[in-house]
Amino acid sequence: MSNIIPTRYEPKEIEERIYAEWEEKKLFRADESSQKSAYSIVIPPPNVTGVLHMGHALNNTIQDILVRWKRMQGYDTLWLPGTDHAGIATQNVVERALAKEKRTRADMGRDKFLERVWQWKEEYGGTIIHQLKRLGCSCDWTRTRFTMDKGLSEAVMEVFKRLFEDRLLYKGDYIINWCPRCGTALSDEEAEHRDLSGKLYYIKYQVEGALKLEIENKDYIVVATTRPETLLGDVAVAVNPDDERYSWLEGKKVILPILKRRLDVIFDKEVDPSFGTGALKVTPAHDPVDFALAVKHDLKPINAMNNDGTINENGGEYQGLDRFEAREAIVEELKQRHQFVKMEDHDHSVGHCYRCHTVVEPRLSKQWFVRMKPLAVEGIQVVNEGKIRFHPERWTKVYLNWMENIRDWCVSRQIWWGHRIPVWYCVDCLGGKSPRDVEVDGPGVTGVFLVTGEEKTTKCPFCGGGNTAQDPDVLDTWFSSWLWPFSTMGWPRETAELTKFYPTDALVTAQEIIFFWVARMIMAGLKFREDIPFRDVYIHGTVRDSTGTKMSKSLGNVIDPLEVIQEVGADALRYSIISITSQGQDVFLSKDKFEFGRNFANKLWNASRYVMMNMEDHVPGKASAGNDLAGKWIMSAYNQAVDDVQKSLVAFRFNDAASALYEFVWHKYCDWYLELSKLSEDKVVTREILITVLDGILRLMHPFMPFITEEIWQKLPSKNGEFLMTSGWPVFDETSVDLVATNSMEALIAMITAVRNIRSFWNIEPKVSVDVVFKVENKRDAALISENSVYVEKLGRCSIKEISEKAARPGKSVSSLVNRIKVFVLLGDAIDLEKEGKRISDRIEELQNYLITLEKKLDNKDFVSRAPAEIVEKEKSKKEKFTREVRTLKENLEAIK
RNA sequence: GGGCGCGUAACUCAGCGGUAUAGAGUGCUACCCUUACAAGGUAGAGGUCAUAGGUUCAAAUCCUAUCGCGCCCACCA
Repeated sequence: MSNIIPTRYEPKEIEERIYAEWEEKKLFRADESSQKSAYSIVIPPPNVTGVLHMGHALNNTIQDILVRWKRMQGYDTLWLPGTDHAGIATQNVVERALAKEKRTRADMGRDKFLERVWQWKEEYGGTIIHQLKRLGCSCDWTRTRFTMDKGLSEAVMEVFKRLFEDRLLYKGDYIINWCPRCGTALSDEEAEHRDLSGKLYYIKYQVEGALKLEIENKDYIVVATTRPETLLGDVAVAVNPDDERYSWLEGKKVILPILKRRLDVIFDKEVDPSFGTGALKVTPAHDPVDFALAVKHDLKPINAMNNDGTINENGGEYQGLDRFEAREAIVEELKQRHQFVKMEDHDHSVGHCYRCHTVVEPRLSKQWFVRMKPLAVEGIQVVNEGKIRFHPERWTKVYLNWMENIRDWCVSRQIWWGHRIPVWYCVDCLGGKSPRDVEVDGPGVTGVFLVTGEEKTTKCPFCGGGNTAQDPDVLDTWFSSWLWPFSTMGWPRETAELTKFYPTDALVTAQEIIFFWVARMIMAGLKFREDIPFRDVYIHGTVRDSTGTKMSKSLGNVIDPLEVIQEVGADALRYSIISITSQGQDVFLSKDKFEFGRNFANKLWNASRYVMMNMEDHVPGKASAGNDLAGKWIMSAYNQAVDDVQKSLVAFRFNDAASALYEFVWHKYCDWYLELSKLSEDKVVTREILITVLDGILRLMHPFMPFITEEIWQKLPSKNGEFLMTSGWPVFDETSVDLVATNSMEALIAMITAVRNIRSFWNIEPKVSVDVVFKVENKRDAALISENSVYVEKLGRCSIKEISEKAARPGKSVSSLVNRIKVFVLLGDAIDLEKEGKRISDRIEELQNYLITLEKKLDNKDFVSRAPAEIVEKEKSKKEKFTREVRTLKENLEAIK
């Protein structure tokens, strides 16, 4: 008993209902104890504060396609979902909420504040999960993870401990990127460099004791800087030793303007004589190059800034001013002192906080770092050996380049929301030194110890005292994300999940995240689990708006996927976005693009409706086309589609798979087979084929459009409570590929098209039937036409008057050549001889021009001897074909004269 | 300063392991509410594949250069 499919396709109702059914039947659940082969993917955990944007929609559609495809193939699939705690972003969100209540985290205290963040997480942190469900994602929600979960936190602690013990983790003074607004250090990756048009300021520094006449009548040196306010932290002036302009400064001191500090002049090859004046002010606490110089020349850095970007006590009267206000004020004072030379336009790239977009300040600070070079070695190796593959391949180079030049990773953050660094300090052992200032490199530093895992004692292991305090900082969010592929499966315990599902199979992500996440996961997997975390990395493009700008909420150019789903359905959204995304190319989106998927879903819906209407009380059996030409043809084409889709998916060519399906379903199955089926005489065979192919189409399309296919499939005859989602994936059946049937059917289609074409050209009204005559060259062609005359007559709206090898051209007719078959269409008085003459001569000219190039090609000895035989054959048969057509056209031209 | 990607029909894009008179969707034109579908059907118009060289029997496809556009990385103060 088949169910009736409603006339109208209502995606919203269907999608919500179907998803609930899947959930209820627990179809997403992966079974770690089953014997089936595993296929697993971990979700790139979205930020808990996030809402679903188009980038997520694309990313998760791709993953869902992979997972559904593999699940249908019989794999035990695990798609593990979750979110990350997004330390800075989440803290910012909650702080903003507090600000509305006129409160700050400082006056709440750490514990209360964290309580509040957890509260926020419970309330709003699930948004994106719900949205992913609405998209149709078949994740195993019972395994949803969060980077601050107990299990994952234990993994973080374990990793911290191992790195610490292996001396891959240290605390030291280095220049880091500091966000004055968030009040924390950032990693290099978290500082987004943007080109700004800034200024280059030229400033005079007096040379101590220099006589004016010494050289060029000068007693000063001019330095150039983009950040004049940093002069408050200057400790030297550096010039290149080979720069003769400055050799007179040997042994001299210069006087820092405003503060009047005495500065050394140092000579170092690092200084580029061609930049600015060739003299560099050295500010080790605020610039990485200067810091390196200071280390080399044994200079003590002077920090001139507070955490919030204001000038500190080292800045004299500028103390308390914001860095940019200080810049203005200092320039003003320099002008008054006649120490300001000039200001030039200067474009340079400036780091911005990736969370709040404030200009970051390079700043000397004591932070925790991970030594990356030792970890990168193996990460490079596995990619070079092809154990991990990037798709498209070009990203391999990007990855390797970053890995080969990797720098230490600053992992401490001066915020509260995150995994607190499990390092404790014994105030007594440190003898009054502030824990903040302690340098640590591995175990053994008196007064510094780790508290991880179960042991809860915070007594100092060195002196046994209890006057201890924990490091106030938390770890970078990525310090938990980089463990995601195994921490989510229970590591460090050897769980059944890990055994079965690790390494995972594919990682699907965006290019922006290669350094942040992909590379680090590879290193973490190899270091802690001693195995790669995944085998294939598929990098998809960035979703941009129609002007090519990256979609972002602050720009207001977002297309909200939920809105699109509301309007056209998740299936349509999925199909559209997959179709327009080719192999990692950026996607330029506009709303009208989604009509594509919507129309296709609608087409599928209606085609299915037609098929079901014809099933009546049909009991499905085994489809066999027997001698039915159309049946053999569509079965052959269907199997071709199975093959195409499979091959495309294997190659991560999702858009190719989508367009192969589109072409087959719409232009073969719907446009032709359904029309042919209406005329079929053997209803039993036809029904069988209709339903069999529809069943296959639904299976092939399920990963792309899960909802509509599931809905229709369940209404197919004999699907008693089964789910398409967990049924089988079509297998390419080579024996169904029938070239003879394909050629014959294509010839018939061409004949019908030819008749339609002529009708249209001569403005024959659709209602009027025309008479046609076929002149064939052999009995097989004659049989093909006569056996399928219904198709030709009905679809071409014509009546066949004659099929013969000797048919003569009827009077007042026009003709067309299809393969070797000549089709005459009798037009009677509709024909305009002059118009027809012109039509024919135009065509003759066109063909003759082409024939000339063809002949040239075939006359070319090199071509004939060097090109593959089949190509030459192809060209020859083309020549024959067109020569024949020209001959026919010429006869026609004669005939109408 | 390096690295990468893109310039194909009016628009948005496929095609780029060399061998179609270069494809799709949208838009456009004409006709059609033909009992699955007007979110549709039939037929059609529309392209010197950015430019210039080169390799080849053969180039949108490979190489080189140029011009546009976009992205990523980098300590030019």
